[in-house]
Amino acid sequence: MEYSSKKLEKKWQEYWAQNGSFEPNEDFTKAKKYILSMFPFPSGRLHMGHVRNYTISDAFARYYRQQGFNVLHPIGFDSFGMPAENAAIKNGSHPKTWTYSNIDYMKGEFKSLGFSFSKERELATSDELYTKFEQGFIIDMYEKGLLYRKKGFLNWCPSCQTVLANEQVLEGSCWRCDTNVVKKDMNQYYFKITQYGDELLSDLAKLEGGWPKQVLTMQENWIGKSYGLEFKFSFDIASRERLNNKFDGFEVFTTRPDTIYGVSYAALAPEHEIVNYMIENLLLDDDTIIKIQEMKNTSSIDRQKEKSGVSLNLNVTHPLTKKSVPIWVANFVLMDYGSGAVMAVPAHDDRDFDFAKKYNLPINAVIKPFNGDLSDDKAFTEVGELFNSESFNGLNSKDAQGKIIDYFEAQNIGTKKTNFRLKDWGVSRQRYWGAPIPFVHCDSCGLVMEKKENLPIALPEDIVITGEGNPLDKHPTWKHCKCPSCGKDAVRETDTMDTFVESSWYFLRFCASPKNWQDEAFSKEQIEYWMSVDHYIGGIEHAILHLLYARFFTKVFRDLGYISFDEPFNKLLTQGMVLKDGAKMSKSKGNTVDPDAIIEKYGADTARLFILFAAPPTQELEWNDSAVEGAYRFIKRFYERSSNIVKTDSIPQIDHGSLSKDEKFARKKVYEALVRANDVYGEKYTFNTMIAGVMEAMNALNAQSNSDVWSEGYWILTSIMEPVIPHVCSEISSEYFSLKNLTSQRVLEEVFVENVIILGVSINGKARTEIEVASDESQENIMKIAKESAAKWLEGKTIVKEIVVPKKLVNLVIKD
RNA sequence: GCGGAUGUGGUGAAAUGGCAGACACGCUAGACUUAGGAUCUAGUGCCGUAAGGUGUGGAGGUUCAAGUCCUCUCAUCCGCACCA
Repeated sequence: MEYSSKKLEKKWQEYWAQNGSFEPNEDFTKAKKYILSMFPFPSGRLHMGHVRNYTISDAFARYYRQQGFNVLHPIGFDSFGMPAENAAIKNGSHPKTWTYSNIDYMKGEFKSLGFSFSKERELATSDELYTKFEQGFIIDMYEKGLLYRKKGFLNWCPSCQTVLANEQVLEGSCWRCDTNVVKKDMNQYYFKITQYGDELLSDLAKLEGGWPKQVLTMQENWIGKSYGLEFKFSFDIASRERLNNKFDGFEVFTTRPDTIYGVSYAALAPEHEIVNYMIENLLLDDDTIIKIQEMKNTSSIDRQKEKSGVSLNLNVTHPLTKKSVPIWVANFVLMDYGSGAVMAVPAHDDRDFDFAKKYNLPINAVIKPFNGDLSDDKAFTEVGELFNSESFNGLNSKDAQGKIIDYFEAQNIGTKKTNFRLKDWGVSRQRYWGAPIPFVHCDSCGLVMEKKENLPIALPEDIVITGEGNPLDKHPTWKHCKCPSCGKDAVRETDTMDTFVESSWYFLRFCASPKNWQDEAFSKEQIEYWMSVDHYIGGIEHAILHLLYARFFTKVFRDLGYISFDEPFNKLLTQGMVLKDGAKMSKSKGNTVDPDAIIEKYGADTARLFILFAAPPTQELEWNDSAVEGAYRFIKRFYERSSNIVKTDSIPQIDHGSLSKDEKFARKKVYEALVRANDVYGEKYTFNTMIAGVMEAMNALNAQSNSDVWSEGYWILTSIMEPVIPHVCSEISSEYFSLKNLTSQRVLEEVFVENVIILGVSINGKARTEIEVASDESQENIMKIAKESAAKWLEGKTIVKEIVVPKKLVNLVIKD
């Protein structure tokens, strides 16, 4: 029996396709499992990261099917997005053609890897049917006030010619093409995710235990809730007059109200409205205006290099001391956090300190260490004792925070305030290959929603993509339409949606029964049955963006009445990266391994086995060609040694007592592997140790020759391994067991009972020797035997303590 | 700076506080072969001929017993970051 991965894998892939083996059924009384992997972008070919991702989810799905669960294990394609347009620019292909031919190819790859995805539920987010329901949800959200349009400074990627969400700007550069991002003032649509800031934060508690701690922390930091004091600085009379009485002051936010008496200046962001007013009305000299313009035009990265600023020659009054405080513009003040203005306390804040040093501003200390002295050359930012703070002198700075906020509130000059780092989600993109935003601009009615019965607003196919500007805007006819409200000539919105919108609800769409796909996005009954996702598997790179947006959409859909739960993903497993030669596989580094080539050479089972065996799923996986060979050899042996099995339709009944030592040992190893397997799928996810257990069992089986033990061993081992290497296990199982063993297996406790056990003997905690005793031997006798066998180390010593750890070891504590 | 994680053989990695290195890769030797990048057998943490010693980034501590628990510390990786 020669192992041929090609023949055998093709056979089973056809069998599964013909039998619809992986379709969930619609009996909602059955226990269910929803196993989901993050769906791929149809880039053209799967990479090893995908293979790892789907191998893990497939193992879960197959395991739970064996255990009798109704399993939903769907796949789709996150198919809108810029690479399709980039390919269009590069090779003149149409984004749609490019996308769907990639999808076809990748579906073939899924099949050749033996992934047990539901075929009927496959979808692509660029399907018009998907767009239709998504646009419907957008309209719902607009009606709820969760979507709005406003002008603002946006992150603009000059290379992609589009707006980016804050989340898509990494270190000042575009997340896709790495171009330096600039600020641009334009209209944009926003989701009001900040309205859910508190809930997105507090519900993280519900995910504890199910989600990796790291991801929870990342989301927590991203939401960035902080508490503090908000109050108003009022201009003095001279300043007010200089500003033509247009402004009487500005709000600031601080998390350190305890340092209020140390304020020595205040700073505005270069984009602050007061600064803009002064520039527009020429209230500043040319030199100052030039400096401010320079600050505005500097990218956020460069701004971090050195602090700079200019004085505005304005003054405000300190709210408590009534002293005059000068106003500066500073490049480190961010317009989009808080109010775009800060009080500055150089003595107790590193940034304020650097700035004060550079421009020779006063440094007024008001907090001192409990012991020791203040240093002159850096800010003291720790907890200490207040001084120079009038009635608050002597307080612990931590306690002073609340007391000072209370004082401001009592005097009616400030309020306690919660601030979020999270900002509203800008969702419009000036691109072609995305879901059109279903709005119309009408001269009479303004911004009007499209009627739901007109959905989907589909993309035109006859477009020219050059990379310059928005192809939809340039299309000769597409944007011209009638106003849905008054019927007059109007113009369609030509912006399309951020592709993260599609991935924010695809897991709900999968719950819908395909027979109703045309009529509804999903039904509440189906959603209630399948959700939440039991295991969600994907890359850590989505820890913030996708997972936060998906949580947001879930809460919005709940408030729209479509669903009735709070969180979409019960358990999240973030897989580690696939490395080669210590670095992440990437085309630019030239260290990629092509999954198709591995399948061609060794077969899908080998690829799957190696991936699950080489490292636990959450850790990085180092690709190793010779270890892949090793996986292949194991499968080959596993297949060839199956000739030791005697054909049977039920697990052989074995009289354990009558077996030889080797036979007993083999059975023990087999059942140990079974126990391990159940642990792995249940909670630990350490497939590597489960596979090691199976290998040990194989080694033990091979050391004996009882055909019943062989048969029983394979009955169990092929069942355990089917989720990992489904093709070869199905082949063996159908050949010898009529596929009857691919179900949950019972653990026989009798094989773990030993009549003789080996105990380690240690002296002073150091392993010295071993003894063999009857398993029911008395402690007394064990100790006697142990002392005899360790006699040579005990000579001339006194035993001060004797410890027997049942079934493990004996420890003797001695001294001279 | 803040937060999270990880440090164990030549390599990937195992170890409910109980004989560290399971399992695998690699390597060494042998067997079978015309041949071996196939297969099988044996060995393989380090030092040492051996007895033995030593060993989980480092330093302390708790314990009969520590890779595992506690304190400090070093290194690497990841995320966020002028967030007031």
